[in-house]
Amino acid sequence: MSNQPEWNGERWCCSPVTGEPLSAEQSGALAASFKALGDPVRLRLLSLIAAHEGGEACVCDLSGAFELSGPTISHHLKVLREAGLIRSERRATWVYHSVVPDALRQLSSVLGPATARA
Amino acid sequence: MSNQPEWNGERWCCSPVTGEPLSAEQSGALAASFKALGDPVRLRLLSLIAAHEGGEACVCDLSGAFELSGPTISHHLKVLREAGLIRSERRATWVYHSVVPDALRQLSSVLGPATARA
DNA sequence: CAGCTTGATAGACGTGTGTCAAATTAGAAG
DNA sequence: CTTCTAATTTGACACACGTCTATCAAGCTG
Repeated sequence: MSNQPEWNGERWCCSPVTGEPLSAEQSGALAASFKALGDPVRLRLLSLIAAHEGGEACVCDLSGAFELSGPTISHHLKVLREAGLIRSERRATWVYHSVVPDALRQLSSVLGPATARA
Repeated sequence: MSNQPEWNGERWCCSPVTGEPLSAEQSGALAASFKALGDPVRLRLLSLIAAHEGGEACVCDLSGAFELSGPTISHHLKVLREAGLIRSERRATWVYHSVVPDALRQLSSVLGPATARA
C-alpha cells in the first residue's frame, strides 16, 4: 500500500524533512532520537565516545569530562542507549559504550537532503 | 517576528560528532537546536513547512494536520523560531513560516561524518 | 569467603515542558 | 469606529526531566 516512506524495522527510506512531509509515526520515532540529542551532556557524551580511541569508551573515560555524579552520567548513557544511538557491552569489570553509526546517519539524512547525498 | 537565533552568525565549522569531541559550549548550542527537534509536533511542523508549496506556510495551513489548539501550534512554532530553525514573516493578515536551510544543514553535518562540507 | 572497584538502580526533589481556555494584538473590511 | 478573522500571549495545570544521595549488582582478586 504505502510506497516509500516506511519504517522497515530499523531503516527509513529516504524522506528528508525538505521532501515529503513526515507522517505522525515517523515524526514520533525521529523526535525520540532528536530528543535524546537535545541535552548538552548527552550530545557531548556521544561525541566523546565517537572520538575516543577505538570508537568505544567506558564510563571511567567519560565522567572526567563533566562535573556530574556517576549516576547522572549513567542515566544519560541509558537514554542514549534506549534511543538506539549507542550500544553498551560489558567486558570484565568495565562497560564499553560505542556509537551506532547507522542511527546517526539516518538522523543526518533526515535533516540534510543536500548534504546527505554523499 | 524578530525573534532570532541565539547562535547568530557564529559557526563551529565542521566538526562532526565522529571527529573531534564537542566542547561544552558547542554541545550546549547544538543541543538547544536538537531539543527543538525533539518533539513530534515540532518535527512534523518543520517538515510540513519545508514541503509546503513555495517553501512557506501559514498557521492555517499547518494546524489542520494536528488535533491541537491554535495556541499550542503557535507555541511550537515559537520554539522552532527561537531555535533558529524557521523564520516567520507577517504579510497582511497571515504569518508565513519558512525553514532556515543553513540551520538544518549544520545539524545534519554534525551528525554525518562523511557528509561534512568545507 | 571478604573486600574492592565499576557501574546501575531507586527514590526524592526542584525545574522545565506541552497543553488548553481565555484574553489580547494585528490587520482587513464594512 | 466597529467588527470580523488570524495569530500570539497569558496564566494555569499535570507531567516529564535532570540531578542528587543512598543503595545495590557484577566482577575481579587476595
